[in-house]
Amino acid sequence: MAGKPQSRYDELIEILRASGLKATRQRKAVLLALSSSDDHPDANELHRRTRVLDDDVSLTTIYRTMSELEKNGVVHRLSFEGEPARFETADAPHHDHIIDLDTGHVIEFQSEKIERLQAEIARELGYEVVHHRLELYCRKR
Amino acid sequence: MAGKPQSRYDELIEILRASGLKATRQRKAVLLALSSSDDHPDANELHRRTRVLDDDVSLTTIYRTMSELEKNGVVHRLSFEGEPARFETADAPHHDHIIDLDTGHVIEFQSEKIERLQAEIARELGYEVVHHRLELYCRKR
DNA sequence: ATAACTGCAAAAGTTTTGCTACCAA
DNA sequence: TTGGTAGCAAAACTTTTGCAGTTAT
Repeated sequence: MAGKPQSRYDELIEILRASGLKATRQRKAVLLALSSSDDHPDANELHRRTRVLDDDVSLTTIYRTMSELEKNGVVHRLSFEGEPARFETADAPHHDHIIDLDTGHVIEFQSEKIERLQAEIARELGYEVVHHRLELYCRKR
Repeated sequence: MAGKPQSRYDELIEILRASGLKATRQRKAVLLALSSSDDHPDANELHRRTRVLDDDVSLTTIYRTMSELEKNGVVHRLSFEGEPARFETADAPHHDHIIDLDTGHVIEFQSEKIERLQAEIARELGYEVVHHRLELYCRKR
């Protein structure tokens, strides 16, 4: 019987297993690299970071792992304007993004009020919101 | 002296001139095709529609024309999740989008309340909103 | 006349896929 | 043992670019 995960590493293995995936060396590395990131790397950047941990992981595996984990709700795929897709782990509570137009930095924020308004608007049009994207492209004041 | 535009066609020519672009046969066709669309075609679809009006317009010209007109605020480039970019004329008042997950249809809506909340949130974080994207991925209730 | 423009072909960039070998369970 | 998985190379797809010839003004 599997007890509580003993370490970060065991945790990753559990996440993979729970998603119905084999806990391969490569996937553990990718997932560790992503979950250690506090920003939103694209596939290439994630590949670079993963290689620091394990230098034998291909870009293909990055894409395939992200797709699998996205299917299982473990990661989110973000797609900002004109950029390649970026990824984040889904463990953080839901939030939206402010993109600083001058620096490219991404800031997370959360607004219960906006969420409620969105649901309300959708409902009026006969819809229910499955998920949403809100991005504010901003400049410092 | 150029008077008021006499027709839809003259209008298009004026728009192009006002953007500092030559009113070529191809651009007139692209712009006519786009402004006749009440949905949001991607480059390929716009190419198809343009060819109905003038069969000698290349995809390259579609892209180049969209980029030029976007620069001049005449068209907006929309980028939904995992799709190629779509385009719309900028003449309609600002609105956001509901994407029907089952049909792929895009519905436009507008909410002054949400706009205000966005500005407020950005301001609290020291930013001002230059533009934003709000997309609700929905299902019929 | 001439600077802007077009189409073509090729390139660039991201993401996916077919295949053979390999490995976790 | 064996079905899932990895890497590679190639393909698919969207978008951009260099270039040589054409056109709007």
